[in-house]
Amino acid sequence: MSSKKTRITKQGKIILNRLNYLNSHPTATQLYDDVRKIIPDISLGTVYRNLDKLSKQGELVKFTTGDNSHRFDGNLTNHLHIRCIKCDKIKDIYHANLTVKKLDIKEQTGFDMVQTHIEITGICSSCKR
Amino acid sequence: MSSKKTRITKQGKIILNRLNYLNSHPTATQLYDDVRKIIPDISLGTVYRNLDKLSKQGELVKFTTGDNSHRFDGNLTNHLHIRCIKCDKIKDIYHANLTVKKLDIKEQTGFDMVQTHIEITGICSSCKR
DNA sequence: CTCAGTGCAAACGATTTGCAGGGCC
DNA sequence: GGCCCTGCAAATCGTTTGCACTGAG
Repeated sequence: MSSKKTRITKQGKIILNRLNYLNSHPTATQLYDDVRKIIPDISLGTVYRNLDKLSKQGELVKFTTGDNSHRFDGNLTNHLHIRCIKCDKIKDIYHANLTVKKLDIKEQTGFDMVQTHIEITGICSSCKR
Repeated sequence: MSSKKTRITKQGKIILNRLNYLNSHPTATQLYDDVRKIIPDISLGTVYRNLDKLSKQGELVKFTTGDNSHRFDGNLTNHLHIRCIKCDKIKDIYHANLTVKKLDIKEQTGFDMVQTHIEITGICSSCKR
């Protein structure tokens, strides 16, 4: 099945590199600003198109926060995100012991489970003061 | 601290009523269309303002789905959502055995946890065929 | 040569906001 | 009577898309 013809482009490579380098959870626009330091006349549309493609290829993770913007994450290891409701900063959480059982879900809803996205919200140490 | 003066308005009351009555997870626009059957000349802005206020007061829950639209839920009991990636239908899940420990999180990130929103994605029975 | 990918700009959909008027407390 | 809330419309924000062009295979 599938496997569409796809090219590895200079733009795509750099976008992914910068995302990995930043090691954060930027929005498309933030990443665009960063990438423009390297390719000054790249367009925002290209950034979107590449992010979309790369996430479909599993090279990065695209997710949505409660503040309703898309975020991108080059960190493919299994982890969760906690977002500060004051400043929108996102931190990673590892080893939260957390399991959703596929079978229970199938039984309750008739859905075949694909993926779990968990966003925890909280208040970070700087905003707490 | 706080407790701003706030009025209970006809519009707000009806919006909340309809949301509870619908017992689903509409977007602001969908709810607007529904409420207009009762208050024909209510404005979309008013719907947004009321939803925002009501969610801050804890009368309803506002959340964001992976398809990046805001949804509203009058169901305040503890439950999760599973969304079909084909048709965007959302179903409720109860009793998923799932815990995130506040203390672990505090230790790992310095965040005080406020809320967990979990969205599970999957494929619903109608889209499976 | 072909066709996926690009830059640009316009289009789009969801949400927010400024304003002037209206009506509850 | 004050002021919160409203309807309306314009503005804004993030994202997508149509187009003509470019360049790698």
